[in-house]
Amino acid sequence: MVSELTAYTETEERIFEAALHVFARKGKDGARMQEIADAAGINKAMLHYYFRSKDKLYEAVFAFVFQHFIDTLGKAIRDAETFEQTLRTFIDGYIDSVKDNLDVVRLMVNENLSGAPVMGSRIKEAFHATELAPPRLFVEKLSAAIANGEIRSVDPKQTLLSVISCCLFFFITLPTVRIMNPEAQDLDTFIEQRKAHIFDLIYTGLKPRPDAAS
Amino acid sequence: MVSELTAYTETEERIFEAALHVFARKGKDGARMQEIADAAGINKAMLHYYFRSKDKLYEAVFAFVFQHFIDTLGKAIRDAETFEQTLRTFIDGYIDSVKDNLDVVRLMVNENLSGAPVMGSRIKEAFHATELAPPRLFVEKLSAAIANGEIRSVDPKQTLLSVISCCLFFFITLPTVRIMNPEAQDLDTFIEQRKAHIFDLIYTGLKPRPDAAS
DNA sequence: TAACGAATTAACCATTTGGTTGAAACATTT
DNA sequence: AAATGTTTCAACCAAATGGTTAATTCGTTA
Repeated sequence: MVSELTAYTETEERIFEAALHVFARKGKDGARMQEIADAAGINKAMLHYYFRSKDKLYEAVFAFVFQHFIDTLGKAIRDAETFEQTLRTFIDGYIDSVKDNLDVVRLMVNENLSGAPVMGSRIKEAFHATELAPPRLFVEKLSAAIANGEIRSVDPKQTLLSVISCCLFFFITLPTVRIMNPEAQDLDTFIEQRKAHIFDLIYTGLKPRPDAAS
Repeated sequence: MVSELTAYTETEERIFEAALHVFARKGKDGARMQEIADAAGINKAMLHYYFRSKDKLYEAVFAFVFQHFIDTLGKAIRDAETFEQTLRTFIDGYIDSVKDNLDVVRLMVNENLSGAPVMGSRIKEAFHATELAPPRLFVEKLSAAIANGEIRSVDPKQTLLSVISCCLFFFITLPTVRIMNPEAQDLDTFIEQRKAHIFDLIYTGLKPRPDAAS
């Protein structure tokens, strides 16, 4: 589901997929090599045969996940005439991608919760190297829309953060959301409601106010 | 910082505080009893003397944190004339509370990431018992504001979820936010900007649209 | 089909981990 | 100050954990 992109053997892919799944739920320290092996349906020694150590395995998984996360953000920003279209396709596309790759987000969150040591030490360069491409793209589109008057003047970075917050938070806290929102039991329906709400709330929040000075 | 409310001895409080800190970062499985003991500056045997087992310690910490989380939500909804005031004081108060109790949020997120087994099995009753008091309060205020025309017709639960998303997500992903937002190095300043932005974006998004049919 | 390297496994090892214990330190009461 | 109960700790233990190894199976090629 996540691994078509990797150029690994079948066994490696199964390990990778299983490792992502376990790391995403338990974090690096909480994950057990045996559990990963079981989830992959292979012998524990295979993990070390292919990835040497738990640290190396985690780093491989995280590096991939991080790239996937950035790519997902990038792909969600598609060409569109208006910012309204940009925002709508971004929210729809981003939520759809995340829905099919929940473990990716979970792992990223886990990294952040434990202080993001791997992200910090390994990825910072790669991240700055691409000059934050996808976030910058969104911010640029937003700035352009402000300039041409389609939306009112807001802080683009804060706005991007709010959009991402609205798209991701409910996935992260899904068990709680399900308890508080019984209608969220049917996830697909809830997701469609959520998409519509987020766009409606934020786009309305961004449109120029008639009562403000033009 | 979190513990004034607990009626524990000084040693118990130190254990409690340290356990929260470690559990919040590493999750239940990732946390090490020795690390908790070190953080509390006591002998490891004390943990078992006071809390019997890791499971019991975690459950005690989680139960407290969950209550604290609900209370924080509740306290952030203060009496106000207009929904505008309600929203503003909610965002300000909630973010301020969370800022001083980051580990509380981190632990809750960790629980959700690992499928929320403790929350699910232990707290569900208590949660339903209070009839979701704080969330319901906010939803009721919002519904009232819709009824009296102060804001337009939106899904109250979805809106509450969006507000909470915006208030919490950046705390959860602080390391990433710091990398992408260099100006977030000064956290207090960034938080003030964030408060203002969230209120502005969401309240504008909620106000009646002049172009819509009244 | 013999030979050879890659993939796979069961059994094993050293260390770490959650948890226990018995004695020592401390406080409290008589 | 003797007796009593509580708090603290170093040392210990069995189980779990990350990691290794030596032998075996499998696929390929000569």
